[in-house]
Amino acid sequence: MRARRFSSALQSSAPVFAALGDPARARLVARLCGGGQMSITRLASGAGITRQAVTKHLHVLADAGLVSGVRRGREQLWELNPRQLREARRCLDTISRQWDDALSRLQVSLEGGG
Amino acid sequence: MRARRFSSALQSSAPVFAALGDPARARLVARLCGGGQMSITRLASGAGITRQAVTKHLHVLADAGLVSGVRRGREQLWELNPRQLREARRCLDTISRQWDDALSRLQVSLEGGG
DNA sequence: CATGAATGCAACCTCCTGGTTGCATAATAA
DNA sequence: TTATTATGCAACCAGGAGGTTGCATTCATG
Repeated sequence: MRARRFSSALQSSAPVFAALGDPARARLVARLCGGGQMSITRLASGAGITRQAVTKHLHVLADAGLVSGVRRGREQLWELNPRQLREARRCLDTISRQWDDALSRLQVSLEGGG
Repeated sequence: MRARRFSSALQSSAPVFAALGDPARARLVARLCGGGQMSITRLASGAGITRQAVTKHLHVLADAGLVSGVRRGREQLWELNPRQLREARRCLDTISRQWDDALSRLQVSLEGGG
């Protein structure tokens, strides 16, 4: 079954999607989009949730490979890691293209055989 | 703050990401990638979960705009709806490109000013 | 009409997630 | 050293997500 291929691609990117699926985490990613590094306290300011909650979200994002943190002095700076982002994008691309191909094949088969 | 723009893009695609984040739903999407329509019972066969659980997942996917179902006789056929998929892909694309732009700007600023 | 198949709906359960508070620890500043 | 800042860690809690079972309903079929 060909679906297995796409299934495995989706499965591997599932943590990334799950990570981006939470609004609070999506907001964190958006704030990190500027290209700079930000400390936890700074990320928590104006987030509407406590610093500890932000820390948890950052760990989820890190587990998905979306962000990485570096310690500098007494603060930990977090930055975006776009590799997994691109991987997920490619995954969605593959799926929608596969859908298009299947539809056009279906079209051809209808025109030719029916 | 410029991050607002990307935040809203991410927020609007968040349901799509959340929907794809669950392995069971990702598997359903993968099975629907073939371009055809499938009934609930057929989707449930070999899924490892009950038909009712599959139904719930399909509703989540439908709420995210990823699938749509049509009634035919006594069975309901579900098919993929790639529009939201493309939207989400474009969203990830925007983010990673924004990241690249920010990094290159940072590079230029470092070369020019320091 | 009687039967079986495909689905919908509701109640229920368990577990994980997102969030909090409280306290401990490491690093800068005075 | 002492005070302050930034963070880590653990316990705890409410709510929702994912799953199940049971039953009702609708459609096809004889």
